[in-house]
Amino acid sequence: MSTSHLKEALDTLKQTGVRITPQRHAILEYLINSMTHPTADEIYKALEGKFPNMSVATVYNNLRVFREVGLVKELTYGDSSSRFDFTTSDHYHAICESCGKIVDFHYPGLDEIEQFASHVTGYKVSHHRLEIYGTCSECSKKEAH
Amino acid sequence: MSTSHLKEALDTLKQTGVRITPQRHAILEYLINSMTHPTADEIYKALEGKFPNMSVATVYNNLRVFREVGLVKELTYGDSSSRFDFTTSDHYHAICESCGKIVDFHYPGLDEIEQFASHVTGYKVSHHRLEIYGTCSECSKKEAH
DNA sequence: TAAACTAATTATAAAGATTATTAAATGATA
DNA sequence: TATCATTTAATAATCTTTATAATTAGTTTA
Repeated sequence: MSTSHLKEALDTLKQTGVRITPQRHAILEYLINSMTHPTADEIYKALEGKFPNMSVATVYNNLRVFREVGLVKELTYGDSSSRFDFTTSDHYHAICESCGKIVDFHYPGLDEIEQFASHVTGYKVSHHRLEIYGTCSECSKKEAH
Repeated sequence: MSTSHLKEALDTLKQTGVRITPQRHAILEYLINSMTHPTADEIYKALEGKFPNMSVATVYNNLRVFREVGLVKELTYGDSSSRFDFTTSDHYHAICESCGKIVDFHYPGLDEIEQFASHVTGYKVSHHRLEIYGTCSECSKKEAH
């Protein structure tokens, strides 16, 4: 499952003429396997063991490259640093306001709102962004105590 | 219209026991009158004339205070700095990817998605966030040339 | 395979936004 | 007015991200 994602991603890079370096391979692999939507720093720290002298700039550079190619989405929430999400299919995020956990979920047919907004604002709409905020079940349980 | 907003806001502050200083008054007033969802720095620059020796920290501090009281919402988009929005009624934002202009629009009945998400993820949902991205009519015209 | 060229990485510095700190000033209250 | 808590201003510090320049690695071509 995730290995095929990785394979596809590497193919995409090849086709776009982006070199597949060990660092890029590792960052992609980490992004695909981690379900946590990590920050650049988290990726950096996670790969420190494998690449003792990789620089943070490399992480940022490659995340930018991935984003430009469309492999990765950059998510900005209220907190200080961006989070990065390997783009599989279109989905939305539910964010726990207590522990920060992010869960993906699908919800079809929100295109009509794009049409509506386009009509009301006069904007030529390219895409939209939607997030749900709340408390995850674990944190709800903890609060109950 | 906007004066009543200001009055209400000042009342809220009074009730919460937050002092109404000239700086706070000015920041609130600016936020209410400006339709531009300014950054902290823009607010700072706009009020430099009135308060020649106000510090940026004051702007940040008070925006935090306003946010905690619920008068102001902090918006984080892809760009580096947060934008601040006086919370009137619930509305969504349409953002121009070319010039950055933000337009408000209303869209009723998106509560069902909260219920759906709650059901799928197990989250206790508190609120959601939705944005539309695209090109505003001015920029569309410019591009046409 | 070696030489030449291009791209990527590293290390470091720099920029920009936000927060923390502390002393001085202000406003509320008795 | 005196007192006390809050707020401001000035500044430093922190944190995230980007820019720069030198080195390294990868690719291509002869």
